[in-house]
Amino acid sequence: MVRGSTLALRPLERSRLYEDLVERLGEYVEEAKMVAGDRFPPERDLARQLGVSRTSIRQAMVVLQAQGFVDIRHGGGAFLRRPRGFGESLPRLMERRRRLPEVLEAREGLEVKLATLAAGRRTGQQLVAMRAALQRMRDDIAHGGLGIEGDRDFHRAVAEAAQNRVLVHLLDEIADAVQETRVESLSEPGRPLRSIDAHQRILEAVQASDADAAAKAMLDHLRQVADVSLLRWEPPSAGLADE
Amino acid sequence: MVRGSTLALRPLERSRLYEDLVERLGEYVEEAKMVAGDRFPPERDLARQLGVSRTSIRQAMVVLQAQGFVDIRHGGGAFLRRPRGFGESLPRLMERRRRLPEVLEAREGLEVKLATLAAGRRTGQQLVAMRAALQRMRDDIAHGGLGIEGDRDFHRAVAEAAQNRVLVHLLDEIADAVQETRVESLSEPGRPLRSIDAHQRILEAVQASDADAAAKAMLDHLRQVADVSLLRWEPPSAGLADE
DNA sequence: CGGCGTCAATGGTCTGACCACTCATCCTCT
DNA sequence: AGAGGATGAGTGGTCAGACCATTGACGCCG
Repeated sequence: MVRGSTLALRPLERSRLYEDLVERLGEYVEEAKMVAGDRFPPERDLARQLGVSRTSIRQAMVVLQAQGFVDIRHGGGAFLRRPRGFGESLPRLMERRRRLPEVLEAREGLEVKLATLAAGRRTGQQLVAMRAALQRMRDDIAHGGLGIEGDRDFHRAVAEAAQNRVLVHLLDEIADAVQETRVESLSEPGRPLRSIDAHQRILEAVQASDADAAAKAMLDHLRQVADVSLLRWEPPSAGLADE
Repeated sequence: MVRGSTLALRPLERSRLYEDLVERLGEYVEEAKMVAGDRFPPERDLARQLGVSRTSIRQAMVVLQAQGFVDIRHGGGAFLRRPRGFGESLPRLMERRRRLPEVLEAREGLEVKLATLAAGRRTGQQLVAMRAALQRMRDDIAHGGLGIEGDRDFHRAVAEAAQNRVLVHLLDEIADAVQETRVESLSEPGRPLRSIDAHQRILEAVQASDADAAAKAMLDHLRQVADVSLLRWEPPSAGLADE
């Protein structure tokens, strides 16, 4: 049940070939000093030089295309779109726990805005969803649980109420890391009760269509969450070497 | 040179097969009422039933894996991770211009936070970068340009100064749409000059390490940008049917 | 009954082929 | 000579089939 306890004995994931190739292509971009608009060598050449099949090259390229880093034109070639952060997918970026403080900050940026918008746009139905999530949290905690699901649903409901799919999408992208912080925070003694109050204040502000109050309530809540997890994981020295 | 002027005669891009397959798989997830954790049919079955090669199925799966929607285990199968927004990549979500108001709101959430953080963390070198970008903007405008590159570089410099790669990554994901709003805004008569002032205020606040002032300056600036583009593109009726 | 080997199922990669599209080149007709 | 079209090499898109690597359940054997 306890998952991360034996950190050294975790199942050691073998990387897929196309992931390595994405990395290699990133190195190539740097070495060749490619800039936006430059063309990559043909797939056949890359395959030969890297000693892999064209199939694998194509998988890597397709992923890079989906991530918006390259632009592939049938019959034309593959072109670089964004040299910055080439091949650095967000899940990959966040797989190290020391990124969690950054995740908390990103969450503040996104969710405070979402709360502000929600206060101005929420429908009655969305208020019902928020109340239901909060109640679910209360029930779970009353029965000795941590209220994790209710907490997640509540924030989800606020996001829905903001009626901005771009923001929701961005929040979804860091959802996994956010979930980690959620669990960590609610595992703190006495924290679930206080969390209920914080959510209650957010709900009231959104219900009252008070955008500023909603933003403040959300910010206070997230600071409370960060208070624990942040200080535990990150020595406050920022800006050091990264890779 | 003028790119988007003949909207009807744009080069009509044929969709790639794997993109269609991603969509089909999304439909399958709904029809089969799959929930997180459910397993997909084997690649060979999917290929046969959809009448395509396994290669193409794999490309679709690899993309979905990179986007975090599925979890593929060698020898085990492919499992659903997030049913919500399945296969809905951000570029695809934003390719319709009516999403631009949402992009502006997302930009506010991200960049206001970035400005706040930048005020607290910026190094001398990053201040230099901000000043250089602003100067580049001034020079370009003095010579009759719109200062687009300088504007972009300035916001980039602020983001760098915030020293939060997660936030920067999220901002990068909407970079293309942001660029559209930038061009549109700076094309407004008299706007470049006012934009310089707005950037100047942001720079001063960040330089003074005044987080609140930086946030306010950035928000004012973005509101100014939105003032034009927002009202032009979006009839203010939100929450209507989408697809 | 429990541990362990076996093997079918399933994803991972490779090969070679052919199709579709692009673009520069050259040829033809005016 | 110039405009237009035909041609062909280059390059991405897809396919079929094969084989390897890993998983997980089943059943054998102690």
